[in-house]
Amino acid sequence: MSVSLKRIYDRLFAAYGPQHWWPAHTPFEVMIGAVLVQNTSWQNVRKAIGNLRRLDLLEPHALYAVPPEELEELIRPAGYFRIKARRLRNLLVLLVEHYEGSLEATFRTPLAELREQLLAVNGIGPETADSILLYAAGMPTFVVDTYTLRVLARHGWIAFDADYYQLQDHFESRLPDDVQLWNEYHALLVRVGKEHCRKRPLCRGCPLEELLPPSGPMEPEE
DNA sequence: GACCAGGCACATC
DNA sequence: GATGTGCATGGT
Repeated sequence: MSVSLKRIYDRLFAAYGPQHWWPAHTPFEVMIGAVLVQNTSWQNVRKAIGNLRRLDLLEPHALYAVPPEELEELIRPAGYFRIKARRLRNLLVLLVEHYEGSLEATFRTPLAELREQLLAVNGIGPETADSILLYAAGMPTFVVDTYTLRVLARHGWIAFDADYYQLQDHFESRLPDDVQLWNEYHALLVRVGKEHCRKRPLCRGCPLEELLPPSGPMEPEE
């Protein structure tokens, strides 16, 4: 419990180095990817984004003009393709009808206000909104995901039933307000989560193994 | 064939 | 307010 977040970060960074997040060419691509990756592996999302890129659709007005069924087919490899087509559409309505398709204008909006607008879009929840704010807009907000909870809870650093905002505050209140640090920290947590902290913990060789409680990884309930 | 993946909205109690 | 369920493809 007394392990500092900075020490955890340093171990992860020493083990893995920079993660170069978000894996995308442009801020718009980050936004699209943030929706497509919901409960889905990035590998599948890449195929879908590849389809959009091939047709030069990675731009707000162009994607806005694509008919619903066509969009569904293009993003099919990302899974949940019908619902995600609608979610993308909802996001595009905000961008095109409120900001005239200008991300520059969109990102001039103050953080708290833009966050509200994103959360008001049906299909965008806290993680998707924060991913867009941090990785597309470069705004200081800490992104929380399932790996964040798993990694911290398994080590006994936070309760398994902590909600999104408790986790977010846990980081934001204990770390310097540094966009680059928060960018890298979240990416590193995903990395260590993928390699060692899936539904079944694989703690052997994990950079955080020495920080585990003596009894081993914690489990939910009890 | 089961299990999992960088969530979210909605129904029901 | 808490808990359960649908959404779907593709890799291991």
